[in-house]
Amino acid sequence: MRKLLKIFKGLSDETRLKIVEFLLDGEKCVCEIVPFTKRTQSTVSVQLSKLEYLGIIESRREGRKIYYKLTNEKVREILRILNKGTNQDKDNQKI
Amino acid sequence: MRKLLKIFKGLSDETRLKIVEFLLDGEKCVCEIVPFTKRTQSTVSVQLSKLEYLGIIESRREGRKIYYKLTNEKVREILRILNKGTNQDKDNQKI
DNA sequence: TATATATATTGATAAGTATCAATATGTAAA
DNA sequence: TTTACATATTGATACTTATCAATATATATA
Repeated sequence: MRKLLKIFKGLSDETRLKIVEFLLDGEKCVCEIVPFTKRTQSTVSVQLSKLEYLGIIESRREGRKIYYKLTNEKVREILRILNKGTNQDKDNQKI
Repeated sequence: MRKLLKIFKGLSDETRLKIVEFLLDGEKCVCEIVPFTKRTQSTVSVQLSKLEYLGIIESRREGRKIYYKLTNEKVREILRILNKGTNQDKDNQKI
């Protein structure tokens, strides 16, 4: 599958998109991601695997925790663009 | 469904992505899109409907032909970014 | 009006996928 | 070495979706 399609498939599911948006804030462990997404631990684990396979995030073990971070800069850029002109971007509010 | 997800779902299928990329070039009728995608006419028609429903393209009838065009500027911008640093972007080749 | 052309709709089928509960694995602490 | 914790894997189920062939609809032309 080509890169473009990998990125769009990665972001085309509610759970995965939520995870990626959470990771915009920085590296997080699974134990933080699970409650944020309001899905079961196994569901989150499966979706994290897919995101990693699709080249969007990477993982790192530290003790018994595993941390994931967003490593795809194109994805970061895309999300920044798409959030322009939205209330989600608080820097864009009228003064 | 929120806008972000609509865009990613729209672009997360090979056929639809191909259609959208073809429309970057300008307005096209279905009879041009079908052979380009190498899918049946009914498949293309279904996918065009989805793209329209998702707010990515718009249609216009002229006689018995129907023309579709890309109307979502965010989508155009995203594709431009993602094609940077790729051979698909011929302006980016080394001299 | 009859026919040809362009596109949409429908129904069937196969393939893919998101989710969960249960279980397994790996790591640290007692 | 036993126990607790963090995460991954698996199997089942339900849901979604991509595709095609066949058919319907709309428009233009003979």
